[in-house]
This record gives sequence, C-alpha cells and structure tokens, in this order.
Amino acid sequence: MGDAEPRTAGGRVTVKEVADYAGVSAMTVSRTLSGGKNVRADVQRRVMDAVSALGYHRNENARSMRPGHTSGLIGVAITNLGNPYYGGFALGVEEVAATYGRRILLGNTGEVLARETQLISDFVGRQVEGLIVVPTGGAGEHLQPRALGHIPLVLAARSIPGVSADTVLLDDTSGAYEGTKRILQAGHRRVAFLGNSVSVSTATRRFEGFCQALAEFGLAPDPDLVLRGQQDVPAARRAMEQILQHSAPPTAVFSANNRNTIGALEAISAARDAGSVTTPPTLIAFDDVELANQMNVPILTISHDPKALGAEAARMLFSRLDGDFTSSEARIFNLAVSVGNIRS
Amino acid sequence: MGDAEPRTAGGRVTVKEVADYAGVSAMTVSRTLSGGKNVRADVQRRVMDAVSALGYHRNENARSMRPGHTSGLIGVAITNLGNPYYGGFALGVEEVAATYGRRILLGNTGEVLARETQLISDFVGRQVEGLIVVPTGGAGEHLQPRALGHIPLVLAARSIPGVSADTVLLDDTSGAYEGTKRILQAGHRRVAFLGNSVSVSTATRRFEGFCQALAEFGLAPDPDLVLRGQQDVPAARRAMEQILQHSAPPTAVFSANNRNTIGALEAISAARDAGSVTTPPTLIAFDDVELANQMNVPILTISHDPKALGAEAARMLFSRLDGDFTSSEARIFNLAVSVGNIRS
DNA sequence: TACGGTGTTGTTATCGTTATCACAAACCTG
DNA sequence: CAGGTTTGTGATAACGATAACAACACCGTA
Repeated sequence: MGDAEPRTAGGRVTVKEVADYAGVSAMTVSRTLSGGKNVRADVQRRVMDAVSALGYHRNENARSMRPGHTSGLIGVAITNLGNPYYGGFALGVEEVAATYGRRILLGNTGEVLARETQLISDFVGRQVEGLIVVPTGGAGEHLQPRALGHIPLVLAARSIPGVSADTVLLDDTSGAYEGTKRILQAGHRRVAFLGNSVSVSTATRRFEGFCQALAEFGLAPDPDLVLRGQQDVPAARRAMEQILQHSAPPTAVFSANNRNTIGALEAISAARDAGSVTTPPTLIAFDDVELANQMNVPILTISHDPKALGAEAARMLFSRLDGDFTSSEARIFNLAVSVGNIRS
Repeated sequence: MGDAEPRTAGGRVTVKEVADYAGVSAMTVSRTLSGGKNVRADVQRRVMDAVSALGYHRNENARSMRPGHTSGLIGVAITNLGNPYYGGFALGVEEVAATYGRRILLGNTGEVLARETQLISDFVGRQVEGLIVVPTGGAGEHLQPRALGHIPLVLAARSIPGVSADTVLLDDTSGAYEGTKRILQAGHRRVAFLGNSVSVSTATRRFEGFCQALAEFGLAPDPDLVLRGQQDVPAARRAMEQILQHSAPPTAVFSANNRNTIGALEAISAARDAGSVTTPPTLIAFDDVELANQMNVPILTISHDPKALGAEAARMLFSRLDGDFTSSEARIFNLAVSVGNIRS
C-alpha cells in the first residue's frame, strides 16, 4: 500500500511497458531514447516521465542483437589480478576502453591454460568486439582466428610462438641487457639470476638480455646462480635464500619480475636481521615495486608503467575496430623501459 | 583458394548456418549443444563437426534474452584498480563468481560519483544479475533499488548513509582502536593521524577508533598532527613531510590506508637520508603493504586480506541470487582485521 | 493388425529492441 | 488550392536462440 512503484519486483521493465504507461507505441519510446528525432516535444516528455516512473533501462543485450549494432564489450583475460602489476595494466585498458564507450569483461586465468581457453571461448560467445589477453604461455590453438570467430586479438606483455596477433611487448631483452651492463660496468662480476616460469616469453627474453650483457664482458651465467620458475613471492624468497647461502655468493642479483624482487628483498632483509648477511648484494630489478627504492639495499630498477602497457594494448585494439588499421599483418609494439641508476 | 574456412570474415556464425552445414534443423543443433538429449548419436557427431568446421560459438546474449535465462554477468564497480588493494579485491570477486559460473563486468570509477552513476546504469542495461560496488561516497540516489531495476546490490569496504544494501565492511573502528591502544600501551603519547578523503566511510570509522583509544588514555588528537584527505601517494608523502617538520614531532603516526602508509614511508626514508630525522616515528598502518615490514621503520600493521573482502562480497551477492537469503533486510558483514605486533 | 508409448526431428512463436515501411496530418509553394 | 514535401506516429519483421508443440517412425503388445 502506498507503493509508488508501479511494477512489482522480478521481471524487468520493457519498452512495451513504458509505451503503455506513456500511451504511445514502442517505436515512439525507442525513438525518444535514441535522441528524439521526429517525436513531438510533449510526447518526449511523457515518455521520459514514464521511463523514470518505471525505472526503465534499455536492454543492451537485446539492442546489440540487431544488425549493425555491436556489444560494446571488450574481453580482457589477465593472468593474475592479485599482482599489482596487472591491476595497473587492467586500469590502463579500462580507461582507454571507457573513452571509446566500451566496457570490459574481465577474467583471471591464474596462469592456467585451460581456464584461459574457457574464458576466451565464453567471451566470444558474449559477442565481445575484441580481446586483450595476457597469455599464460601454453600452446595457442585457442588463440587462432578461427577459434576466436575472427575477432581482433591483442596479446599483451607476452607473445606466443605460432600466434600471429597484434602484440604489445616491453623492451624486455634490451632492458635486461642495459641493466645488466650497467651493473657490470660498476664492477660486479658475479651476478645471479632470479626468473619466473620458463614458458613465459618475458622470462626468456629477459634472460637473453642478461646473458648478452654477460657475454659482452666475457662472462657466462653460473648455473648455480640461475634460479628460474618462481611464480610467487614465497618461492622467490626461498630461491634468494638459497643464493645467499651459496659458498661463493654473488655481489649482484638480477630479478626478472616484481614477484622475484619482493621475495629477494624479503630474504635479504631477513638474512640481515639474522646477521648472516652484512653487505647485501646489489639488485637489478625488472618492474617497479612500491617501496623497493626505500629499502636499505642497493638497487637498479628497470622500470616502466604497466598502465601504459594496458593503454597501448587497448589503443592497438581500437585501431583495428575503428578500421584505422586494416592490414592482416600483425603489429608488434615495443614499450620502452627505462633503466635508472643504482640507488642506495 | 584452398581456404578451409567456409565462412568469410565479419558476420558471426549462427545456429542456422551450422544447421544447414550439418543438414539438420536449428533445433537439432540447439539440442545437441544443450546436452544432446533426444538426438541420434551420429547426428550429434555431424552437428559437432559442423560446429568446429565453422568455428561456431553460441550467442550468449541472444540466449540470455529468452525467458528463464539470465545473463550470467555480475557488475563490479571499483574506485581505483591501480591500487593493489582493489586488484586483490577484484580477484576475490572474480574467483567466487567463476565458481558460480558468472563473469564479471568491471568498471573503474576513479572516485568520481558521476562515473559511478553512469557505470551502474550501464551495468543494469546490460542485464547484470547483481552488482558489487565500492562506492565513492557521494549521495546514493543512483544506488536505490528503483534506480537499479531491483537488482541485488552489495556494497563493499564502504557504506553509504541512506542506502540499505547488503554490505561487507572491515572492522575499521575496532581495528583502529586496537592498533592505537597497542601503541599507547607501548608508551607513545604523541600520535599523528594520516587519513584519506573525509567523505569515505572507512576514513571516518578509522579516525573514530583512533580517537576512542586516545580518549581512553585521557588524550585528544592534536589538530596539528591530524592530516586528512590524502588520496594518493604523493599527497600522503607531502603530509608526512609536514608532520616530520613539526616543532614537536610525534613519536608515532597512524596511517589510515595503504596510500598513506607508502607516502609516509617514503617521507621517512627521504628525511633519514637527508639526515633531518634520526629516530623515525613508529607507524600504525591500516592495510597490508608489500615490503612495509622490511623497511627500517618500526611498524604495527592492522592487516586483512582484500581478496577475502571481495570473496565475501561475492558470496553475499550469490546468497541473494540463489535465494538462500531472501529477507529484504540488509545484512552487514564485518570482516575481522588482525592487529599484529610492533616490528623492527 | 490396431494401439499406446517412446524417440527423433521439424515448425512456430517468443524474448526486447529497432530499421523499414506505411500512412496520415501538417506544412509549403506557386 | 492542387501537388508535393516534411513531420509524427504505428504496424511489421528481423536479430539468434530455444521452449512448446506437432509430426512421424518405430517398438512391443494384445
């Protein structure tokens, strides 16, 4: 009683109901909502009143079904939202997508290939206009155009052999090379390497750059000091502990990503507290990490903005969607990284 | 020539096309795809072959239009994806949603009310089954049931006066109270406060807990040492610098969120490098921050898991959607925070 | 052989929206 | 004021998918 709500709960309001309420046809409502061309001003007002009285929202799914219309959705598959890096990445994608009037369907793959396959297939079913994927790194059959219904795809941060798609990468190799070189020039000769999963292309590229720089100085990586495959902070910490306990510990450590950097810093910090390490090794850290520069550990950061990476991926996608770039050839965009100076 | 692709680009494949290719009717395709009940085995095989030959994906938008079906989408509006905290939060939501077979529509509001309003309206138009919102804190007309088409809403991390919706909050007040008390018990008497925007309910609640503890020790906050409204790291850093330059600096500083904690640590670290501070103040930090415990600053963390917060919000939403909880009364879930010990 | 049941397939109608067409009224223009 | 154009409105069909119904073949049984 006294309920101002003309509709009861459950079923959502349709154009038809708004039309009845306003005493016009569905078409007049539709026209009014699409700008009001060829609708009398007073009728428009009646329609808008009905819309707000009933709390009507256009059904975008139904709209997008009509020929010519698109869903306005972009599918984004990320490996690990819990990593601040990918939060920034997602933000970059979201902001650019918003300026293009698109929304984001977000999925987290957790570095699991099956989940990535499932997510992408679902996204296609939901009629996304395009996909932005940080691939887990496995075989890419599910990333072939036929599996995607020929929707534009942009790979981000990592590339997949055999998949020809627009890709935004970091300048992994040259960044790692420059950083390592800088440390060698500073006199270090014994440098360890901490890396994430070998199947991830960034890991490979960064290791390459690392080795290149060593080779230039006539050095080769010491197998004892190369630890790869650490995907999270605890694993990275254990790896660093192992390095610190080496009978001939390195004077510098290259960390290939932010998880490894944090684990390494934790291990150094703990070892120092325990007194087992007095002069910590110098870190060469790929990826920015909040507070890393404030730790009492000499560090050289190879930095870049994950948000810029996401934004660039989105821009590449929209250049396809808007027909600004139509060549079937895949583009590769290398986002520059900046190698700083040794701090602290 | 030699093109194995029966369809050219552009238009997506429909049931009808699959049906023609397999020499059956659309219904037979549909039935096959829905489990194959009452479809001969050899026909099913023919259909599946056609599906994979044409690269067909069911149009989920069209499916969800049919009576009884739902979109399978959850709308999530977050204030700042660039903050690692909300990345973790989004991950918690995503993981729970995935177990319920739902996908996530993600929007970033950037703490802008107009953007939040627009996002939510769009989400409703896209037929989301429910909404999870970290509100910016402004007036909540757009969060009233009528504006949402009576879709279930869960507010997370912050509440809005006048909006009756299921809400997941942190135990802000008691966490701040306990943390502050701990520091007072340790002998501190001059404690500063760094907080984010006053319009945000968490900021208010944490300040309340802070004041309560002070009052219990017969103290009142010193207006000179209460700086609120810092929403990002640079602003927080400037605020902390101001505090450090005070003629009678505090021996402890309460930081109400992770942005303020990082800014404060940066300021302390810089001041120490510059020699203007020798004994840093003890920090009471709400929110976990990676590496904060490894800095050479005594710190007491009031910690909790943002992912758990997101997961709990999602569970509350699904308890509505699945009809496990039907009361019109709004629930409030208080996620416990844990107050640690003073470190370093 | 007639009959009910079951299993397999196709036809029709519908979901919410809007482009297209149809039509009437109002507005020009000479 | 005849003839044409513009403006405002409604009816119909279509987008892709699938419940509901209809149709038919085939089985076993009386």
